[in-house]
Amino acid sequence: MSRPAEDVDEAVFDVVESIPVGRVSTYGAVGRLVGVGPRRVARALSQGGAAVPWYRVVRADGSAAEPVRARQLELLAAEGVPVRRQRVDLAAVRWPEEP
DNA sequence: CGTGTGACGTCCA
DNA sequence: GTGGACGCCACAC
Repeated sequence: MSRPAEDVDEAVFDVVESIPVGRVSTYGAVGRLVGVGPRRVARALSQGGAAVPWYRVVRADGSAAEPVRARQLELLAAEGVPVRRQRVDLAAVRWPEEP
């Protein structure tokens, strides 16, 4: 039961757009909500991420992706997201909240 | 059709 | 905390 690639991208973008301001999610978390692997999420953002707040998606450990590392941390800090030595404090801003 | 690569994640030393 | 191995999925060659 697979959906067209466009639908997957749409679902990914939809979830990313629904991340509240000041909050941050991860590739894995988004992937689980959409029903795809984290690499599929990264792939979707790398091509069409310009239309969504891609910078609110970071790695599972709170670090940012290499190609956009500085840029992403800067944007997050500008939104009031607590960043500690190039890493987002996921314990404080992770979304959705996963116990 | 095998191989390499990438905005990832989990496990283990 | 750091680093290596493996798994995963989609895609270019």
